[in-house]
Amino acid sequence: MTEAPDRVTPLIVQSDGSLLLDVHDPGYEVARNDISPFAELEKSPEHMHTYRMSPLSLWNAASASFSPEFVLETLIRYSRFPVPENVGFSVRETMSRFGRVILTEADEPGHLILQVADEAIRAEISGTKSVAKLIEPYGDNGFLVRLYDRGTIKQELVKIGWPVKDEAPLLDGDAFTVQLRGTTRNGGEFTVRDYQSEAARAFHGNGLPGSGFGTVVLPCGAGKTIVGMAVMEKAQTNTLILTTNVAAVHQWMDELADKTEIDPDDIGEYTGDTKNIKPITIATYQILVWRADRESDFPHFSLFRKRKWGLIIYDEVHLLPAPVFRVTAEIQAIRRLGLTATLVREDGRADDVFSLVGPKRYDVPWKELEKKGWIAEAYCHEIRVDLPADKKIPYAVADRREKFRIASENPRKIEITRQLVANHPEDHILVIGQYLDQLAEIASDLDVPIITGKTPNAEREAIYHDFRAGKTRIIVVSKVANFAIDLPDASVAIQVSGTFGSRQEEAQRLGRILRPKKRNSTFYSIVSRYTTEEQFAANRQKFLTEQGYKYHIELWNTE
DNA sequence: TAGACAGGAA
DNA sequence: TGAAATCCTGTCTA
Repeated sequence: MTEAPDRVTPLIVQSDGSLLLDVHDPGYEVARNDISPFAELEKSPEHMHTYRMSPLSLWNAASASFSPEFVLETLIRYSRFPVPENVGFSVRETMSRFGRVILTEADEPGHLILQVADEAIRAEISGTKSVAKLIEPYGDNGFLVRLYDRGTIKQELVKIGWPVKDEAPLLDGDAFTVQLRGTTRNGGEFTVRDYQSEAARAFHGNGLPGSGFGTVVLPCGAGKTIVGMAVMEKAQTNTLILTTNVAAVHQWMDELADKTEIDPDDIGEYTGDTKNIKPITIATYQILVWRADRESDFPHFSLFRKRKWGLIIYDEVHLLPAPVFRVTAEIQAIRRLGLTATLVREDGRADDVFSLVGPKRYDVPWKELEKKGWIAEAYCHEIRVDLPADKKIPYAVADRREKFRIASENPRKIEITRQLVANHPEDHILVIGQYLDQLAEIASDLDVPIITGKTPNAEREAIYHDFRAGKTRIIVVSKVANFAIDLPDASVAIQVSGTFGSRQEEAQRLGRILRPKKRNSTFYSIVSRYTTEEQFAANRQKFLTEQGYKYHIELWNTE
């Protein structure tokens, strides 16, 4: 068999639907970009990454109008070996399931029609208890569904492998004028980038049935807020924006005041501090899910009905709390936009995001963002270091949680931090860690300021100010780094201890630090060799790869 | 009436 | 698997 000499074959397609991608192959990056619309990353150790084509990832692709032929051609193009026959079959079979069950408008008031042309599928649906109780036979090829059950039926049907294409009409909220400015309020330049307006267009889909709800996936630092504003400009309606914390609420408010013509008086904050409901209202998830005790209901859910919202924006939709899904199921007639850097949820409720917020409408290949300089190019190094001799016995006899702590607080990490800092004499550096004792020790070793959750705001501000002004070049920060939106830019981050925690946590942390900027960023993570700490390193590697970062593992000897 | 602080939640 | 952070409400103080 002869092949064109420039053909790259970084991919191995296996019959179980997993895809192995060879990181060292010259075709790695293009292949990664091309498979990402329909496959999600599962594991990313140093040489060979595993992606998986799941039903959900294929349905997301199908709903974004990718055909099974496109998927298979992409696999064949990069595949080192012939693509197993059954993979072709199952990709076609899975993707063809999307669009076989359609929700449309009904003449009956208060109802919708579930159209199912295929008799076998109809039988399967009416034979499933959880679904059957929500529907009544209607006409020759459909069922009647109560408007109220619009969300629930979609959730239940996706569980049995029939993702619903929702073409029922959406309600218009009360009109409200939203207009983007060409400049920022203080005269700076501001334009919506190509991919941001494309994302907004993909979301609205020219107003055709089946559009006007869904999720936009963009990497950290790519300007998701602007996408939200571009969507608002097209929707021209009362908008409710939900975010993860108060700082994000304020950031949205500032951005809206800065980059749109909206009167700041029409922008309301709905948090523990302030409860204003305005045409544009921004709230936290936490206030929504607050309740006096486990038995009572959620008093702030009424926010959803306080106005005739025409658009709801779910910021960081991968963190949307479970109870909010419940309300979202009840308000399926409202336009809604999910914004996120990753659709993967640690609690496995990704299918609820698909059913209730909507499928993925848009994502951008990192390569393009990187090429155009919209996101920083970052180099990640994982440094593995042995435990010192006197810690090896205590480590061996410790129980699991003590083991993790001993590994995390490996004193050799201090020496390494000192060396890394010395290697970057020009950079602004953040040292990030998990344990306050360890951080305090490092801060005093380097003789630099430290910020923890207990640091009062005024003091934080002062430290930030010195850092921005260049008076301080290094700051040690605790987990506040995950939440502090106002954390200044740095070009080097050194992580001395991490959590068992989720990729999302990592996302917050890294995303805040590796913001787009002129020079490249470097991220170091120091891990104790041969310890349980290496396990969480695997999780982080997956995240880094998901975010399009390259990383490199090295062993350091400090003796 | 604003703030500081304690306590529960997830 | 655990530690540390946030957010929200309610209460107390000046």
